[in-house]
Amino acid sequence: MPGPDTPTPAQSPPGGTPGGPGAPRGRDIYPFDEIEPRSRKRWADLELFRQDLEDNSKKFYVLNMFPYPSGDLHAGHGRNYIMGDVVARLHMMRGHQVLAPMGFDAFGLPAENAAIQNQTPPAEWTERNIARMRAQFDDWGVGFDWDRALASCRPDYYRWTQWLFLKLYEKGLAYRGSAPVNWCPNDKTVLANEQVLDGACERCGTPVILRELEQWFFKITEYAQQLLDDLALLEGWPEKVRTMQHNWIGRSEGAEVHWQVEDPPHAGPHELVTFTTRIDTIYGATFVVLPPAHPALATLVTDPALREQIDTLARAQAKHQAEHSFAEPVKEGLFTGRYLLHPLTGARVPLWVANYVVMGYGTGVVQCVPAHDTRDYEFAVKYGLAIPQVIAAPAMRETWDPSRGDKLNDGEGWEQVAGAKIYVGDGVLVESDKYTGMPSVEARAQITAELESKIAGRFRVQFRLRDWLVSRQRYWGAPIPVVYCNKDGVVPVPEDQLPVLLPTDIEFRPAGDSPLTTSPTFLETTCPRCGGPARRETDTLDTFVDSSWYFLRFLSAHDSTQAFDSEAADRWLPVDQYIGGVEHAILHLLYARFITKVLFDLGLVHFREPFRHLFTQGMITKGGIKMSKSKGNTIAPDYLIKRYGADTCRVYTLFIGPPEKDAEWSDAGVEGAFRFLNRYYRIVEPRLSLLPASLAPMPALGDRALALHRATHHALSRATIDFAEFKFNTGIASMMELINAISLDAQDEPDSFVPGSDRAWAMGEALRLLTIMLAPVAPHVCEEIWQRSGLSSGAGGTVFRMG
RNA sequence: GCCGGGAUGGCGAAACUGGCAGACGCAGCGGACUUAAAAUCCGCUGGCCGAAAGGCCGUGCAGGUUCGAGCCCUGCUCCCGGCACCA
Repeated sequence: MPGPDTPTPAQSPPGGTPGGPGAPRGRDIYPFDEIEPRSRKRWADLELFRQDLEDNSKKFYVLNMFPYPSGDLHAGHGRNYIMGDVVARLHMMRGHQVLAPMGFDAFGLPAENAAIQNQTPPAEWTERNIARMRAQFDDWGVGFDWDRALASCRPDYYRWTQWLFLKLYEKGLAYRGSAPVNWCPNDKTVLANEQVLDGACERCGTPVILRELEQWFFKITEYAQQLLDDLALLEGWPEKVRTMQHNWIGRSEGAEVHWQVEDPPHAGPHELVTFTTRIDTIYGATFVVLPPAHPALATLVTDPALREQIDTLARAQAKHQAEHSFAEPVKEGLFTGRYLLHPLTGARVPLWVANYVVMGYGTGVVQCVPAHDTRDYEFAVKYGLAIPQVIAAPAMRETWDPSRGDKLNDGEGWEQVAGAKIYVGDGVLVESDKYTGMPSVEARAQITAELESKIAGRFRVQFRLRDWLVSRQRYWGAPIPVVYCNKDGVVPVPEDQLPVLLPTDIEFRPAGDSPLTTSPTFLETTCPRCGGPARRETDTLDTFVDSSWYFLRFLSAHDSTQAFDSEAADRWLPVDQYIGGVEHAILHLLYARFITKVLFDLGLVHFREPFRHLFTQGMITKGGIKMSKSKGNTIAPDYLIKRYGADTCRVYTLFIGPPEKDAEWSDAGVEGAFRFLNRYYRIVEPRLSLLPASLAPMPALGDRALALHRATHHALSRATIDFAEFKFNTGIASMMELINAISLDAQDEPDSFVPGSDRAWAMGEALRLLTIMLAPVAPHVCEEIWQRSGLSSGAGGTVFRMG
């Protein structure tokens, strides 16, 4: 039993300063370099993170978004994984069956670029990085069930990604279509709209150009309504992410309107269909516009000179959209020479081509009401088109409301445009035949009904969401399992012939077509249907397809007979806690939700949403910008761990600020965390025997002992609540408060801590409970204390399974 | 432009959602220990006035509600994120 309190010098380990040459100089610091390997070995021996999936009665599936194996983890990554590890360990301590797997999102461009640069096969480069990153996770003390590790680039994984493609194809959810696509001239690849940031390639920053290609799409739009509706089920998601998805899906209600073409061309369309959310303004529609690239123009416009002008406009619009410059382009248009007939008034309405209409939303044809739409107004003014008012704004509020200051609230629904003020809000209809005097809301319903009865229109729901373009003209991805046969056309590769393996006889060049087209062994094949000669699809799948289902594969990581076991999936999913960066708030999460719903409809899973709770952590910045390899502002964990130990890195990373907010890295802050752990160790280490002693029944407590007892339980309850709510920063703060209280108490004279005394009991309790609450954050040192104090005799022999 | 979030000491931030503003940490200052320094331990640390006791002011700005407002309401300013000619 250690002497109660002779001022004990901090324990310097025998044999010199820990931490090696980089360690802080001349300090008495706790021997983390001896403790940490010891604790890690213990957990490895105990297989602390192994999960055999047998008992799901108290299952807890915690998942970190799997990383791209770029080569090195840095301190910025740590936030995600350390948080996940804390959550996993917390639930273990509560007696839950924790499933904490990890994998690698291993297809993608960097491996291919590295291959071009170093002439190393992408697989080799990738596997090397995976090995290195796995070791780094270990160094952080971040535990996973590595037995279930997967990498999306391995055939035993992408075989099932290909299987997933076939399932979608069978259901008619994967289709081939021609589309103008974003083309990055640098990476020589097609980019999804989502991968274009401000007109430039997300990855390399090169301005993208448009190109027409045959592409594979997933019909996510078929699930738009479900994806929107089920956001309501996601109570465990940040409001911000739900809002972003809501806006991305972008539902609006309106009407489509059929306009007869006056004197239609023989081969051309006899009517054009517009979509509008403001059918109440239809009496003010004085022209209709088409984008210059609209296919109907081919037959509607026959004059070669005009056609040429339209094509020029189309090219300019395409260029502008591709470059996506911030300035809105000047509105430009051309009269097609044709007229449409207004479905309600029969009036002749001119048909124009305009560069402010986008293909791909609604019908691509827009009826224009210049009096009540800023864009139409601008266009009408420029080209001298009529601007009749058909909506009367509600009377301005003229009451002088003192609580609103001295301003009149007259701005609602009014917009400033081209030097004029126009009303774009709802109001009362004027100059609208029998609807005159009717409020907008009612008029919308009635006019839609009339159009429906005349078969000249109908109610329509429109989404902003577009189908998911999954083709990539790259090598390092899952080959799309399809062949093209001269006789049978598009033929899916039968399931029992999967995987379609990536060939290795590939030449990696910085430019040119998809590398797969350069491999004759790959390209030439036989048709699975007729046995005749056929050609393989050379496109590979978007890596977002790989990551749209990986959370299922962890359950069946070694199963070579199926993608995942449905029964196990139903028992262990949804993921209870998903953790990752907010940059995936839209795409990855939307795609994973979509695929889950498809699998639900296929009867392969019986839950509708894959992730019950989601936490999106802020990034760690250095010098105000995101820590990243390319910016050269990373903090290497290896260095920090060597100097301060993994526990200090963990405490600091969690204490740095509210986890959902960005935080600036500070070396001084790391020192603070280190000081805290040193303090803990310095106080607890000489008093180890007090910890088990405090398991004895509570004696009558004097004032001092009672105060410490209360402080202990105050801290425990705060830390428990805060950790459950992901408020790790304040949870750690409460532990720091407790160590301050303990420290003051511990300075008292030796007599105060005679064994069996109330002070000794309270001190033992404080140190024991602090060790428990600190354990998920600083697991190594707490495990050490737990072992050395003899508390480990319980069920699991570790602080994380206290029995 | 539309949608969402935010603004609190020298700095990162707390404030259990209407009840002592600034917990905890960093930085700084003072003291103990030391030949000295480092480390450690103790104390101080929003601003102004005051020797002190104490007083006054203070949560982006202007108002309001309330016994009481960082928190609720109205109107602004600025910052961050998402979407963006979506009809």
